[in-house]
Amino acid sequence: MAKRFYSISELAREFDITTRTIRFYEEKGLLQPQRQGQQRRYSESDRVRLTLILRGKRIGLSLQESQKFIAMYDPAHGNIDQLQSLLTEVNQRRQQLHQQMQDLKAMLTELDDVQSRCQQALQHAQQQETMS
Amino acid sequence: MAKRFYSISELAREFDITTRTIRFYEEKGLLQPQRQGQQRRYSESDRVRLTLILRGKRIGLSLQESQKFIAMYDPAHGNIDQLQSLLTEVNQRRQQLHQQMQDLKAMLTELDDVQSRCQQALQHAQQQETMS
DNA sequence: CCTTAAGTTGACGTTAACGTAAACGTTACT
DNA sequence: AGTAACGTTTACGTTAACGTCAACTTAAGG
Repeated sequence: MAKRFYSISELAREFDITTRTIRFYEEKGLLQPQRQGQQRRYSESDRVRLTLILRGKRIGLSLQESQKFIAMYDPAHGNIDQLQSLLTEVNQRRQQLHQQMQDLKAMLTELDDVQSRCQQALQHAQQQETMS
Repeated sequence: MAKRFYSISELAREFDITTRTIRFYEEKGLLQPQRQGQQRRYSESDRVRLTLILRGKRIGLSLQESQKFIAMYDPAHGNIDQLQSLLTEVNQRRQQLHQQMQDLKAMLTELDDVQSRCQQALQHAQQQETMS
C-alpha cells in the first residue's frame, strides 16, 4: 500500500515544485490538508488532487479551472438542477478539450513538416561541407 | 483570392480580441505590420501569424513560446549548428505536445465518467420525483 | 544546551498579458 | 464647421501565479 501521509517537502520534491507553491494552492482553496499541530499532513487524496492540478497546468488551465474540474469529479451534486447544469458544463469542457486536441494535432503535423525540411537542409549542407 | 490587407479593427472583430491585444502582440515582436502613414496594414501573412498565436494560447502556450514556434516554421536557418539545435528543439516540443495529448485524453475519459454517473443520478432523481 | 533541518505565517516583489483612460490626429459625412 | 468613426501613442492599473525574504516555532541529534 502507499504511504499514509506526506510532508510538504516530500510532495514538493516528488512533483518538483516549491513548498510555497503548495501552500499557495491551499490559499486558493485547491488543497485542504490536515494539521498535526502546526504542520500540514497530506493524505493520498491530497496527493491525487495535486497531480490533477499539475496536469491541468500542463494543458494550460488556470488554477480556478482546475478547481472546477476537480469539483466535477467528486459526487456531491444533490438536486436535479445541479445535475443538469453540471451536465451542460461537462459538455462545454468537452468541446474545449476537443478544440485543444485539434490544435495539438495541427501543431504536431507542422512540427513533422519542419523536421523533415530541416533534415533535408542538413543533408545538403553537409554535402556542401565535404565538397570544400 | 483573399483580401490584400486588413485594418486592425477588422482583425479584432474576426478573432474576437481587442485592438489593444493586437498592438500588444506587435510590441512583443509577434507581429510587424506595414504602415500606411500612421496606420497599420495587416497582410495575409500577418493574419496567419495571428491565428497561430491564438492557437498557441488555446493550448496554453505563452506568447514567447508561440513566437518560437512561429520562428521554427519559416525557413531561414543558415548553418549546420543552427539546423542541429533546431532539430533538438523540435523534438523537445514534440515531447511536450505528446504529454499534453496524454493529459487531454485522460481528462476526456474522466469527463465521460462524470457524465455517465451524472446521468445515472438524474435517472434516479427523476424517478424519486414522480413517486412523490 | 546548541545547532541544524524542516516547518510556519506574514508581507512585499515580480512577470505576463492584457485593460483602461487620456489626449490627440485623420477621414468622411452632412 | 461640427461630429462621428477609426486610428495613434503614452502611461498607469490589474490579475494570476508564484518568488523572495524575514522573523519565528518545533523536533531531532550530538
